[in-house]
Amino acid sequence: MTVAVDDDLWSAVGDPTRRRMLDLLLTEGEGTATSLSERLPVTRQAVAKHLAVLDRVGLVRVTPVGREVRYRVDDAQLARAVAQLSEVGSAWDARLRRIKRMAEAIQRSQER
Amino acid sequence: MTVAVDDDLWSAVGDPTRRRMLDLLLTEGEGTATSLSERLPVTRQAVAKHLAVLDRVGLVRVTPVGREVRYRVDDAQLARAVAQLSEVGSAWDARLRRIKRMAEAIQRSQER
DNA sequence: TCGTCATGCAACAAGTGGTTGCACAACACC
DNA sequence: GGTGTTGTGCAACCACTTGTTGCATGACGA
Repeated sequence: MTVAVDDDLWSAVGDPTRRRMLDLLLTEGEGTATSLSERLPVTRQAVAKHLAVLDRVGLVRVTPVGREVRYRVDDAQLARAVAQLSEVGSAWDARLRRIKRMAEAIQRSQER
Repeated sequence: MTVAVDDDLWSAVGDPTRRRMLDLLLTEGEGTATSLSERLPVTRQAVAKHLAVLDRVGLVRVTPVGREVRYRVDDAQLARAVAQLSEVGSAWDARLRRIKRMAEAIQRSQER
């Protein structure tokens, strides 16, 4: 009954800095390590390492253009990640609901 | 437009071992570091550290009973975590949809 | 050609997730 | 009550991740 989750994909979006990077890439279309680091509180090198992680799990795609290296979000892979988030979320949600129903049933049976 | 997320809460459920621990605690009602470690591929001490993390962010509640220390999931806090997952998920989902719509619009305008 | 700018690589510090070993407190049983 | 067993807690240690700084290199523009 445990949800099957791709741990690499999940932990890739688990890092707050990487989530903000994905947000930036989504809203601006594309970006480089340098351009992203300008609007994040970390250095270009840290951003570059995060981009390598995102690249490894396929969440971004790389395009070298002259001397810069541009990154774009891979829609399909991010959609997979979103699907996993909602899968785990709804699994927990279902269990919480069941627990709540049981608690209410117990309460009702005690009220009589 | 960026989703406000409690990074501590998110990173607490970001760890695969902690997610499995939450699953176990939800299905079995409660557990101790020892009982959880028996059905996980890590040592009791590792489980104890994870329980400390979950306790710090309020995802579990602690009850000392004799010489053992029992943990239960805090429903309200897990519900908050679930809400955050679905919030981020749907924010990304919305952006992906908008990008898809724009791409389709461009395609249509080029077809004419 | 020469300066500038984006990237890549290496070394380092701090935090996290894991281990083992040991000490200690509580329970069970004689 | 004493003794063995069992659950926790603490400390040291290792590997990996996330961040830093410093430097080398390669491409672009004047």
